[in-house]
Amino acid sequence: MKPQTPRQQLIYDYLREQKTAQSAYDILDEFRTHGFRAPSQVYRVLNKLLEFGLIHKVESLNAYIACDQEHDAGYSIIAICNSCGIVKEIPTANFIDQFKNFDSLDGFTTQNLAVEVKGRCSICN
Amino acid sequence: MKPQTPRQQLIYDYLREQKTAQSAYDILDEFRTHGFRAPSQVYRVLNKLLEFGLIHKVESLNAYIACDQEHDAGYSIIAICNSCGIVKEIPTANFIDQFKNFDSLDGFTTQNLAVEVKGRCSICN
DNA sequence: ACTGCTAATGTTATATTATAACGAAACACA
DNA sequence: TGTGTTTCGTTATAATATAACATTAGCAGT
Repeated sequence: MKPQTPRQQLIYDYLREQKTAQSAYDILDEFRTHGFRAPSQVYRVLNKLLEFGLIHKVESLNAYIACDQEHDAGYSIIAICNSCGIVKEIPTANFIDQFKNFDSLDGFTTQNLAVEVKGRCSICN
Repeated sequence: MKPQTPRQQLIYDYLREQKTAQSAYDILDEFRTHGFRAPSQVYRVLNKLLEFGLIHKVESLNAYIACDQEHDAGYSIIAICNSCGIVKEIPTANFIDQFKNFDSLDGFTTQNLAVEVKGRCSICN
């Protein structure tokens, strides 16, 4: 699914350019000059993009990044550098499949998986 | 590390009894009768318990659970039932080791790992 | 016991993130 | 054109979290 409106395109393109995750209010400030005046306008767009699987929410940062990888909406593995803040999505289609069959889940049916790794990126190391 | 003060003990014991994750404000309401009057009092205790590795923050719920398992602070794999809200920690010491050596991490040094799985638990299934 | 230090606690205020509610505008189409 | 539906703008407010600073408690050294 692609962005469906100019505003979705605008925010999606913006997130794709960023190296770090952006909060809804960061985005609001960035686009005040483009007719965004209230948080709900931003959240509406973000929620659509999340639904389409075009972006991810980084839960531990309350911030958003563009999705890098091909996979189902709602599945993500994200590495966050504690030093420079860079956020990178990790390509792991097979990891997810593996996880779904994980023994210890013990009858639990996975609908959604978020893995957030924090540490130091290869540059900051 | 064990709880170090009566209040840490109080909140830790409380979280251990719960089947679902509790927000800081849930805890505040629960313990208003025990001298907790402001959010910062709760957050101070929660942050200590997090530091000790006695509890986890469920990032996708902004809520907290007692830690079930033996492992380093800051590592958790948590399954959340979308239907009944039950939260369960999954025992996976070896999973974490495995993850640290994960190829695709590509030079990234893991300091902290949070896996949050959502779906349906074995009872709700 | 008194002094001075440190750590823990209380309190107020405020920052940050997110949603509710509702009317107006835009659009789809019979 | 009239009618229903969805989107959008706007205001208000809820929910989560931290800052800042005063106060108190505990304790080491004298």
